[in-house]
Amino acid sequence: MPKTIEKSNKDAAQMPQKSRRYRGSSGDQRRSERYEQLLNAGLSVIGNQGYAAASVRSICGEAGLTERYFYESFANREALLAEVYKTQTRYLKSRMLAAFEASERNTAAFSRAGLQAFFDTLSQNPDIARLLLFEVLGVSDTIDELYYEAMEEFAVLIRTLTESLGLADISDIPDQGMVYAGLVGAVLQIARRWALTNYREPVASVIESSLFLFIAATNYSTAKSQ
Amino acid sequence: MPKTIEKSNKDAAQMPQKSRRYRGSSGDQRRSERYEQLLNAGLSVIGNQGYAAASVRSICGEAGLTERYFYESFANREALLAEVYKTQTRYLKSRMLAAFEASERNTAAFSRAGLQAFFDTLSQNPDIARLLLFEVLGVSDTIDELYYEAMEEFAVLIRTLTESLGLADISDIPDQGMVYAGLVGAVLQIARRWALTNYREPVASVIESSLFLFIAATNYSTAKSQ
DNA sequence: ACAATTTGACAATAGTTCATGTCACTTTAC
DNA sequence: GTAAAGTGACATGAACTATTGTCAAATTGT
Repeated sequence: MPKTIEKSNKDAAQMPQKSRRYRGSSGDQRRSERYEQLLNAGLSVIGNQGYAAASVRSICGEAGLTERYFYESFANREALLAEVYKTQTRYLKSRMLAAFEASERNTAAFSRAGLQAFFDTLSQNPDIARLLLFEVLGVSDTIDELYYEAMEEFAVLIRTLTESLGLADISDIPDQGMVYAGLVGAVLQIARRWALTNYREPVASVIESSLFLFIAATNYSTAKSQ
Repeated sequence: MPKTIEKSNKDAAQMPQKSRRYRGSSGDQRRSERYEQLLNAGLSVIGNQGYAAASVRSICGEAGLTERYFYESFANREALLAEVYKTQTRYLKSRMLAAFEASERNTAAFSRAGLQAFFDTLSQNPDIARLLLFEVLGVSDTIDELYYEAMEEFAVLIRTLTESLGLADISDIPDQGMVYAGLVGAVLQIARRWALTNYREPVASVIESSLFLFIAATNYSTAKSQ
């Protein structure tokens, strides 16, 4: 009997075929490398030409991969957008957390450090800025939900840090989550304005303007409650 | 000589052909009616299914018009979006201005009236909300610029009203336009959060949260400068 | 060396959209 | 009543896109 039939004796058709090493790396390694390449290419295309222009073909072209490999990693464009978005919000958050940890433990320095990390990340990576600030909105319900969750996470982050620093709780306001969401929105809008004017203003200026709103909101509530 | 040749004697081919009355209205009337229908249909489709789904065909279907008439009024989808956006920001602004004029002349009532008009308009017209808050971002450079200009107009509106009410100028902040842009962004973000949770929270709650940030920012600066 | 796996370039199909064109039918002017 | 203007349903063609498929070349295990 030929070998091929011996294989079929093992129900090879449905077996998870063990992958072969290729160009030095295993099948899993190669697959995850392609995944990374697609993620990077996705960020690049979306961040430079917009999500509308991010076709499967253009992304694969940017990644240097064949279109077939796209569907190995993602069900469709939207799934890629979702992953790219999650990756970049995670990255942004990690940079901000690192800045917090490296900062002096006083209120102004602390807030400033976080804002500095935020605005630095955006101005150093305009593609990330375009993705996070513009391209993600209005794509689909799924992506809207992702956006909503990310905003909430940032709002909660701000809130817990603020409160852990002994700043005021603003318990006289009916929905405190709304207020923190508003502060996040203020910073985002300042970032959008900054991006739309090609980052002309110095970073210190956008930081101070954002900081002003933060301090004003927290100080006002303490002043009132005292 | 037949009449047709007499007409060509007048260079009829390039002349602006005088339109005939049809179904009771003149050519100009009919054309501007179709323009209105397309604007309304555009808002409806974009506001209910998103700009991505707003094809020329679907808009004309919604308007009850043939696709040819689309190009009579607009060069392309994007031109329609631009006009719809301008129309709705104009409408929103007019409602807010009317609310300001009808309000009592004290600070809290004044601000509250404007915010009330803003949030009422959005919750009463979810299609407008979706257009203004989500669909307009990241479409193209032209539309981005429109968005940027609209935000600036609202920021300037807030600023002039605030200052005319004798509230603080915040001249110690390097870029005051940024701060007002941030306040607009805060309100917008609160509106987005509200829309994304299907307007569950009472309108009074979102108004109070927004108002808090306004008052905090203006009061803090006065407190500091005094 | 040789068969199986992996890869990349590209074809193929089916679907969509824009923008323009065709044509029969209605309404109007005279 | 007749010719022209206006209208609406639909056709057309070019361009794109997503997704699957083909096939030869490169690479590997044995």
